[in-house]
Amino acid sequence: MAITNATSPKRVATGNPAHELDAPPWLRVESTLMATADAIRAAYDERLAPLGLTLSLASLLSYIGEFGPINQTRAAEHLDQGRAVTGTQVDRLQALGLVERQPDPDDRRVWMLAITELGATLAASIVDVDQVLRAELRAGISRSERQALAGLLVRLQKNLHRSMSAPSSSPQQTSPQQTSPQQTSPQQTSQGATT
Amino acid sequence: MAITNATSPKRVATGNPAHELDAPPWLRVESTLMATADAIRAAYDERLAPLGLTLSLASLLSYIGEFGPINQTRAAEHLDQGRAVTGTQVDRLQALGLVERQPDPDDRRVWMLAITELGATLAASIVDVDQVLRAELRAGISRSERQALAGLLVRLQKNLHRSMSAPSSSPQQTSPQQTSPQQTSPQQTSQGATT
DNA sequence: CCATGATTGTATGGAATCATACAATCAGAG
DNA sequence: CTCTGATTGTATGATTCCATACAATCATGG
Repeated sequence: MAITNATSPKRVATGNPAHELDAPPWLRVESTLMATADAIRAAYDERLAPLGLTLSLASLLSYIGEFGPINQTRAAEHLDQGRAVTGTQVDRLQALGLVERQPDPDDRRVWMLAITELGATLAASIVDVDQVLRAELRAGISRSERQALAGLLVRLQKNLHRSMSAPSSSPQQTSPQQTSPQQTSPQQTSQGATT
Repeated sequence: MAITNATSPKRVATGNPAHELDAPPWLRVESTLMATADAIRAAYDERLAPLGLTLSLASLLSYIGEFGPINQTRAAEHLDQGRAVTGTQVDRLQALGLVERQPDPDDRRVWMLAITELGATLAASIVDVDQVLRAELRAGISRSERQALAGLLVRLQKNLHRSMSAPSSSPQQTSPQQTSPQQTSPQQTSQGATT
């Protein structure tokens, strides 16, 4: 577990420095956050296993199902992954008969990804799994609390984004995000996919 | 990560829609959480790179440095990793001259891991990096907010823990805990990341 | 029409981690 | 002491992902 993170109960034991309690050598909230994220991912993977999917695959499938046929690059961007991995995942979904690769009449380089009927059925199951798990997850946590949590997370991300180095030459500097509140951000509709 | 959520950080490069930073909080908290965790890890890896370390290695090194000589199994448990991976990481730290493997006079199977002087020096740098990054991360976020965040995360983990580890046949649990529903939950998977 | 640059999907190698299997060793029961 | 069962560290294979390189293809300027 975390080095000294709060979450980990048993410290004390090996009798050691006291600055331990409030000055965990390492991360604190940050490590708890990462640990929680890992746990969530694991939980999703566990629940989705019966469907023969992992969180990644389920996410991709759901995305394809929700937003009509799209090309791999866009799907990759949306899932925040590389195109290569996405291509591999599509291979698998295709092998399972869950999605189809349709040629794009306007661009011979691209494959338009479309969900199949079987895929749609499975996607529905995914939504179920997602709702159930999310409900369990949120037990005892009010909506306002969740919103506060999300707000904090977003602020954390902004701070992070600000201190990360620019990825490449890309002219766009850390995106001056003042992005006004109302964005068009497509996706995120209701969906239920996995979180 | 999440199926349809937005929030994904590290987009940047290929200049594309900025729907990321303004991450609508009313979205899936879960995915925002996972995205944030990924971003944090990436930020640490980036800052630690100049030291020739990754967050995992830095965490292990710091742990060894803080808690006297310990064996690999205990270190692995603490970092919530497998013994195998930990062994490999120790190999690397040892190759870099940051830690030593000392034989345990009482048990010929184990190696006691101890930090070297060089390792201690580096560990100090790690602490610096950590403090700087954490400060940036927390900019604009009050202590009470962080505490609230941590509290929520812990509750999330508890909920997760409650619904995880099902009836899987293999009874092998990590250590003797008799899974009493009670709290006490020993090392719940917490942690993950490192540190 | 042709040349240069960008984009799409894929192949490849590398990194990190897990789960499993294993030899060496320890701990206890008899 | 001896046998059986744990435990430690390591080896191995499988997964998943990234980053890079590449061929095919588009887009644009002359």
